[in-house]
Amino acid sequence: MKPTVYDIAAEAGVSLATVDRVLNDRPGVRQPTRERVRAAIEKLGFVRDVAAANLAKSRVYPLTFILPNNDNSFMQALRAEVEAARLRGPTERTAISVVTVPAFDTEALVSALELPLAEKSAGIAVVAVDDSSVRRAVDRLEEEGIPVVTLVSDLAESRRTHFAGVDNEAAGRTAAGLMGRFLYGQEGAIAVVAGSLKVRDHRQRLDGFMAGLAADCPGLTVLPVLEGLDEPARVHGLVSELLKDRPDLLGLYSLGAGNRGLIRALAERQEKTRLPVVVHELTEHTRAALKDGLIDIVLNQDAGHEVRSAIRVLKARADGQGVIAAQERIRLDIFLKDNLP
Amino acid sequence: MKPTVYDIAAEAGVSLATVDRVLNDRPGVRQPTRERVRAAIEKLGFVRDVAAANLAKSRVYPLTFILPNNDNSFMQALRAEVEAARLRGPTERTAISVVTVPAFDTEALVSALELPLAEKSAGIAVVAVDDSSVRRAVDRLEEEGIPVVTLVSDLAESRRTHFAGVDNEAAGRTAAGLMGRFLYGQEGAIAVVAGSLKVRDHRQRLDGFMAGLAADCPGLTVLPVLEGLDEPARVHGLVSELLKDRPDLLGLYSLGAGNRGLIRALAERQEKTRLPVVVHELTEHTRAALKDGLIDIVLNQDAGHEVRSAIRVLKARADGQGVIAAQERIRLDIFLKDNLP
DNA sequence: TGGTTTTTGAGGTACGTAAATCAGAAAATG
DNA sequence: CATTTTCTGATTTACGTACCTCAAAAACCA
Repeated sequence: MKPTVYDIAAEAGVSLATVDRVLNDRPGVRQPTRERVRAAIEKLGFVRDVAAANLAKSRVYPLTFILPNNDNSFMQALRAEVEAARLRGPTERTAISVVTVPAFDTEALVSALELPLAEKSAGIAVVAVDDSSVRRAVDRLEEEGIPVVTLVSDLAESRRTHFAGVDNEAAGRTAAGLMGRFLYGQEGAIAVVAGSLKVRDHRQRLDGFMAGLAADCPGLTVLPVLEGLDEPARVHGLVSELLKDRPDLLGLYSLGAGNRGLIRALAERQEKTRLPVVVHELTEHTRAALKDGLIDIVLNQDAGHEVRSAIRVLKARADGQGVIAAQERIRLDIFLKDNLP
Repeated sequence: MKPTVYDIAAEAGVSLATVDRVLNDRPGVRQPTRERVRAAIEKLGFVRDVAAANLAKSRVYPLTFILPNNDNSFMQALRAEVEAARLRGPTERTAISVVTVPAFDTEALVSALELPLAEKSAGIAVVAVDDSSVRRAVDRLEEEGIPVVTLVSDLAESRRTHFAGVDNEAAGRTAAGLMGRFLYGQEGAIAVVAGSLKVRDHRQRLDGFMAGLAADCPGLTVLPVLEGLDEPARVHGLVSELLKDRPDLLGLYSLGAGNRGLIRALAERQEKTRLPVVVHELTEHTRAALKDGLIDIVLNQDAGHEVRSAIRVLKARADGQGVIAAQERIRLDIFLKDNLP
């Protein structure tokens, strides 16, 4: 039988009230008594029944998600997943509020983090913009005891509790590893399309890609990075031109969004020579292009996993509980047309 | 505020006892009254608080895991994960029993499924051997209302509730897709090493691999499959001989266990020509070989995820609850040296 | 109609913990 | 020593549901 608070009280020779005071860090217990209770807890291996405790407290976890208003498929999916989690709230004792802020707007993000709503939360999940003012705002929240989880995009050197997202540098290296193996022994140029190198995840992916290529593929060089601003039309223009100008191109790595434009450009391509293409984020469009053989690999992060993981971590942290680390690692999904879900 | 049983009683104009009888399918309520209560539940959007219900019932989920006594790294890891889950039992209201049976022993497996222990379980997870007698035993349990989840290896055409494992045919196709891209345009032979083609997962991986290769890689042929019985020494012998006899070999796909032997054979290899290698299951050895560049790709299934998913599904089924489908999909992990966890 | 059976209501206890109150004991203070 | 302050114990209520008993009401049958 699992020990209960009654067993602890009996073992320590104190009353239920005292056990409760110790368990919930309430004042009014002398140090020696505290120790006795702690010893009893230790000895009996007592673990508080979180479900019962939450029931007694009528606990709900008010969580705040701060999300950018980006218009690309991935962010849309992310917002949809947060909304789905919000609807599950009653069952999971969460009360999720969503704050949407303009994309890449540091000031707006900081304001959102300073909102009274945020400060009343049991935890905050935020798609971070890597900036010192944001870092300060996050650190302040953590200092006040409000756990912050960065979602999708991390905040370097900050006190945030956890990062629920993929390792973007590893993603870039992986893209390079695949590309290098696809083009084994060949010499020539590869093109990279990014959204904007001002965004941390894109920068990291690029760094990883360059490092991986430099380390393992001496024959391959990278053309100047094209910045498509994650806009399909712009990406289409850039890639069309590229394909026209460089018929000798060996491969293509798109590490940002707006791949709809890239796919269109590929479909319009005249040369029927081989052109390995690696892109990020599985969407309706990239999935279709994968099936059609226009692209070879999609690297993906599962928005649903990220959201659910963020919630689990925040709830656990709010209770001072631990998490199963392996379960909270967000994996880089690698999709070929053969293993699509 | 979330509606409670009291709200339902008030709304339906009946007593708490009647609501309880309806909710828990107890007899003694006339049809019209039942309907009224159901309508009230519907109208107020009542959802039973599972935590409170479990508390009241002092519910524990007695679960049984039936695992083979295979000695390879993957099965060891699987057993370790089940053990870890067993230790988490008190916190998660589960009481996990583990039954170990001789590997590939159909009769032993059927006996285990007929054990009184199994029949008293709230759910059973089993590494299935694909056999009609096993199927019958599983179907019988499902008919008696005991949910069965197949783990790692599925049972075709059976009534099992769920399969917690990867799609092995897709895994084989993926291996072919990668291999084909690595060897683009080349013509020659690829070798396949399996454990035993009597095992369903291995058979499926092979089928997927052959199909993928046939569809996309006209120039590549497959040598007769080597069966290493998942034993490192035997695999070492087979692969050493292969490498000696076929210096023109283009690639190697190992879809079973015992890769320690394969890695040793690769390390001893004399020719320094390129030889792309794809293997299954991330272990201490395959991880090291990946880092050293002896192998290129490791396809993996996460044993921890499989076990935790099986438990979630069984608990949910025991309560007649739904699951988040996307969360329970076991993904095929693709590891290069660049994205190792 | 009377009697039987079925349905319903009322109320209580339990699960394991939180949180509050109040009284009494022990310790610290002057 | 008296007094204040700080601890501790005892007890109660609550959270939302399950499950039990007993009595009352309603429906059914002959």
